[in-house]
Amino acid sequence: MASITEVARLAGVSVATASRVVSEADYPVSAATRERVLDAARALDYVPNALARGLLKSRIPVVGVIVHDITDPYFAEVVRGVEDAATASGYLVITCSSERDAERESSYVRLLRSMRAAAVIFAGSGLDDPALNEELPKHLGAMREAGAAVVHLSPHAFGEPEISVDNARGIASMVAALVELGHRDIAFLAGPTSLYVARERLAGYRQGLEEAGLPFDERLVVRTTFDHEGGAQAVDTLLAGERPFTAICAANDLLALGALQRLASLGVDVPGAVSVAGFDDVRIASMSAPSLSTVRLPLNELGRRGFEYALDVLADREPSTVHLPTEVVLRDSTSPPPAVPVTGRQGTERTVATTA
Amino acid sequence: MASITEVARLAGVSVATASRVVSEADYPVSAATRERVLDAARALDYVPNALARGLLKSRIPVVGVIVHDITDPYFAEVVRGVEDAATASGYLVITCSSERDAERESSYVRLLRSMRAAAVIFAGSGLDDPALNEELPKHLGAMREAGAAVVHLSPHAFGEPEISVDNARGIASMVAALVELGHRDIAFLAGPTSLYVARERLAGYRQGLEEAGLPFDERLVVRTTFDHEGGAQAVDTLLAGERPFTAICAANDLLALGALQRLASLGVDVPGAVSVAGFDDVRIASMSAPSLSTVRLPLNELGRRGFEYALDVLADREPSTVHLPTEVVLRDSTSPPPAVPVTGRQGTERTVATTA
DNA sequence: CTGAAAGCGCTTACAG
DNA sequence: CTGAAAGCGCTTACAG
Repeated sequence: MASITEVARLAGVSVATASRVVSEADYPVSAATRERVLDAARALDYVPNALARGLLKSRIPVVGVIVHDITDPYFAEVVRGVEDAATASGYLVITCSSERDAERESSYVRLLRSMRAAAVIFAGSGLDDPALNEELPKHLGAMREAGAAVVHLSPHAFGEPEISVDNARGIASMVAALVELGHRDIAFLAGPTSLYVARERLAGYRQGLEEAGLPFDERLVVRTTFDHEGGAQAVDTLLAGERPFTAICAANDLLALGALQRLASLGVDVPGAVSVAGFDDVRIASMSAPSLSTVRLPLNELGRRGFEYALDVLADREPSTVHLPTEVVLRDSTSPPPAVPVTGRQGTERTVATTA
Repeated sequence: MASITEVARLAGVSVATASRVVSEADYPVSAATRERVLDAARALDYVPNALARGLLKSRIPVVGVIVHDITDPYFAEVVRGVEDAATASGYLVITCSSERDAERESSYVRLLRSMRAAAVIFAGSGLDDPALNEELPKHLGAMREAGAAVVHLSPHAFGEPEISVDNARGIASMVAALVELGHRDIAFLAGPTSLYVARERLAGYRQGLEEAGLPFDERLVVRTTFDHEGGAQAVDTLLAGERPFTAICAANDLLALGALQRLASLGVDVPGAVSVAGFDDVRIASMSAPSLSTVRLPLNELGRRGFEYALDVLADREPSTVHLPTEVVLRDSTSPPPAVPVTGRQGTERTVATTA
């Protein structure tokens, strides 16, 4: 590939001049000279070496996004938001899937650091034990010191996220909406409570119950993973228990969708016998049958704002932390409760099926 | 951030020696010296500058994956496969979402080129008019010449993809499976036929019909987008038409899922009144109610193999093109056809609802 | 086994 | 308006 030296030679100017033209520097160059350089660059199919430029500036226009799992639609949509904003500013996005492994997360950040990435954005929340990893804060500290931006889009161990969503308030609103429909026995699929974000949502559930004057019953809470399978298993757990319930509120949409499917295969009518609600409003939430009632998080905007925050840091502007609103979206998976609630033990799968 | 110069100074050795130790070069260094350098590196929290190294090697351990849309689960799973393989080899993955825009795709490739990325992997298929863009082949040519790898995972204008899946055969197998169940009137949701991959799948549909001795009827083919919404609209189109059908075969899962939902909301029983089949077997295909019959593509493996192919090119090994198998997966959305097929015009929505 | 020096491709004071 | 030169942080022949 042609270098600036070759462009300069072909144009008959110094590399300094050639550089000033091709890098669109704000520096006077005569029109005739400029033309000759541009012609030479075109003729040689010149594309500047981003590494050389980055070495000089000790920064490269790349932003890394750390996600838990890229196939989780939550993260896919956040990444999409980051990409939308980043592309518009000429930045490239590196997506790093940590698989919720602290070791892996840390080694990604190290790689990003070694590459002098301009920013690293953590899309997912942290695990509850930050002591797990001593390397990560070291890398982040070094990056910050070098002027790179570090942004968190979800709760973590080091204080408030720069761009946040009120998880607790969101869940509490959904609980309120279910209570409004007439539900009193609301089960909660909590997700992995080792994750900060899951804990906030669990807190929101308690808060919602409290605000409605309803008692908290540990038997109605099922700790799960954050995926579809976890939701299906939680339904089994709830049905095997003795505590009746008329609604299931899940800590994310994937759990709710899993619950929906298991309920359907058991012949339990949704929302006739049980109402189901999710959280996040990922794209597929509106694609299920029945479509899923959920709490909408502005995921795309979350990503977009995260990048804009990073841009502020990079430009030495004073960035302001942002708090994004949530919104309850009622679709077809929720309705008033039935006269007789789905029960547990004495009314196991068979009975339930009859109920439907 | 500390540079190799500082590490060398602290260790009391030359930068050459320091470099040999920290870069794990295969070069003799006395154990004592090595120890001192390592200690110094640790003390200074030294992380090598990937840009400087990349400038020297004129290559950086980054592989770019060009997708049509990162929130499409098809691409998310392919990217995941690339990441799995790349991470294991110390490469970072840059995901670039072209939004099916040739301009945007080209500018991403230019960026990757400017960054001296080691490889670019095209996950999606090309648009049918390659002349649309003259820049892209130029960039790819330059990258290839510089020793970078270029890999295609889907059909495009420039010959056979390096890693491929038999789209036509896959669809034909699904048609065969539906015929086997007793269907004779099989509609096809074709996707955007400006995409090579969609055309291959349409060809597979024709081929499947031919092999079963069934006539091709243009009225049963609906050209659509490649998303959920397109599937829902296609159902409307088919029901508004006069041609009866007992099964819908879709060119991808998202279309089939959209069809499923629209059918459910119209009260049409699936699979009782209409069978529905998808293509790809993305994760959510098994999550719908009823779960979706589909053709499984090894998406993760597709990505993984794509990266391995790139690695072969980079290591100057002779890479071999790979052809991945497809597999029909019958779940709950397909069954033998009803005695009386769902019809079109004279049996519009109302009639259909009664049928269910 | 160790080190001095050149050079990867660029940008930017500095001098004219 | 133009150019010569230094330097970003590394690796690697080359010499010892």
